[in-house]
Amino acid sequence: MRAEPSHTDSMDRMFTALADSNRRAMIDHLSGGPASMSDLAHRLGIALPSALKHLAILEDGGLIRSEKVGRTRTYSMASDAFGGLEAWVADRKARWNRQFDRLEKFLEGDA
Amino acid sequence: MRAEPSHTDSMDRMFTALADSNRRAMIDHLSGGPASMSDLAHRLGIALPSALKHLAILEDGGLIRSEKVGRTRTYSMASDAFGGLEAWVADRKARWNRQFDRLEKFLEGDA
DNA sequence: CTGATACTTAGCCAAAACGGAAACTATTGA
DNA sequence: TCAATAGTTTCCGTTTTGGCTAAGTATCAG
Repeated sequence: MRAEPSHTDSMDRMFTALADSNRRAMIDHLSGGPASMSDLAHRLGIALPSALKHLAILEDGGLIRSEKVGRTRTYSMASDAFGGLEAWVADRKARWNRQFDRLEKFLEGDA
Repeated sequence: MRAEPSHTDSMDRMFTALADSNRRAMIDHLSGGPASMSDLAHRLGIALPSALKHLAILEDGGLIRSEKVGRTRTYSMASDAFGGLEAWVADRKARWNRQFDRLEKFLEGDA
């Protein structure tokens, strides 16, 4: 089984994307609605190239998506941005809880 | 409001801890039950000092805990290992969904 | 056509991350 | 007490980040 293995490339890209506070701040902004690249860069007080790099990492991690119309690129949350994350957590919680189920069964079974 | 700000130190430590595949593999092992340090190091095929560093980062991120009895240190999942993570996700999903609520209200309200 | 605007690319730098070897400190077991 | 075991600390080398400036490229507004 193991629906969401920890070593998968996509998992790695997702967690790596979330591991920087500027990138999480970008997600905070985008979860309130779409925004352009320069808008996001300005809010964080970082230069455009830095912002671009962060946004590329977030997009690579499947958390956001972007579309370029004319000369401005607009970013927004990906449709299932947190699906992989939630599945990963659910998986580990389930395995951890099974621990206690087994212990419980052992304690009431014999002793 | 904003229950789980993205910039918090504790959030940063948690996400940073999860951003490495070896550390996530350690969580995979520990979610199946407690283990000693050398055990975890051996399973991952890394040296003890490296394992120690990873485990310290996971512990600092609040994901695992450890207890030393005699000369062996045993690691296990923290009681509320994923609480902060789930709260963070819930927060952002809520904000994102409010987007669509507003849009919906706008569309049916006037036009 | 020309200038301003909005992003992109290339290249550079300092700091942090990951990994290991070697040496040191506790415990345990003969 | 001596030797093996299980962690821990130090220190070092390589790679990866995160940030920037400078120099493109592609629209848009006159």
